[in-house]
Amino acid sequence: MSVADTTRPTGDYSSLLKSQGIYPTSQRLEIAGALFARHQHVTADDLYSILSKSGSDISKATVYNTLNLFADKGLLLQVNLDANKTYFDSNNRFHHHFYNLDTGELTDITDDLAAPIKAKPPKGTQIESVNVVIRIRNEND
Amino acid sequence: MSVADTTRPTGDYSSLLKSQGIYPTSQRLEIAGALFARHQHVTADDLYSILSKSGSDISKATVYNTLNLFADKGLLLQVNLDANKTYFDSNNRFHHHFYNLDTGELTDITDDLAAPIKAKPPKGTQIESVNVVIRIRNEND
DNA sequence: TCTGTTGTTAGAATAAATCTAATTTTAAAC
DNA sequence: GTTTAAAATTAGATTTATTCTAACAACAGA
Repeated sequence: MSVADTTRPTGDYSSLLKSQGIYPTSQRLEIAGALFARHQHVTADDLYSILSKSGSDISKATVYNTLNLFADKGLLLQVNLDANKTYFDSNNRFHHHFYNLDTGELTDITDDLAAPIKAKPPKGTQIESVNVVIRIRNEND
Repeated sequence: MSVADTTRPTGDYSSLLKSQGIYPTSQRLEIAGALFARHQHVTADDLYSILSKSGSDISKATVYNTLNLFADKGLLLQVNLDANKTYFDSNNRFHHHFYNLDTGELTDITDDLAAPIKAKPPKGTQIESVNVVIRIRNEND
């Protein structure tokens, strides 16, 4: 992965976006500011709410467009847990997830599982991403 | 995993369902017949089409209910790739998947990746399932 | 300042999945 | 065989995340 780490207390998102060939419009910078301030897992709707509450009037369509754009460019990781919801992870470093079925909580796996996962892809294809989700439950039933 | 292998050329689905505490109604037997005849990946809608074309008049609601029931009981594996679609895998033996982003094709990974994946779950939780999806692309861009 | 491209937007459209409430089927009791 | 209560099935409505559409705005380069 040749994409720079996204999380940056500096708030210099303009150069981050440009480094991935993304034109830094005001909406994109505002969204980057909300996303990359810290490691977090958000849905498009979560992010739209966060922005709205802080006085922004960015449209929901732009939130979707931007999240998909950032994910395409490697600034975000996309996590599919259920049908009907896509989570975006502002930590773009290769890692995996625990998903608590009881609480809905999504947490990063810090252990390095990457090395052992080396299945050979079918002929004529190359690996784009590897995604591990470990579903967990609270121990009391 | 204490659930029996689902794939069975015999077609004795009644005992298979009963072994998991599932009452074998005619609809459930018909659905089991369509599902477990071979290893396959289907969406609820796929399965509804297959059944309809072969003369069945099982409702879509029952297809959804039954797929979720079978998955809950361990007869099916659930695979989440995109938002907006849930795939069900009639091969219920622990395994993982290649997902071809170019063709949409979903194929089983026969290599054993399971052993190396042993992240410790957070305190008070236990692992319910481990899911690896390797997204691939065709080599020509 | 023009011009073509790219980005943004509100609201409509899409589509998967669930919900609702009525009907049917079933198992157990009589 | 009837009756009864619980479980399953059903059509259609509803929900909800996401994408689409088509109009408008912002921008870079000439």
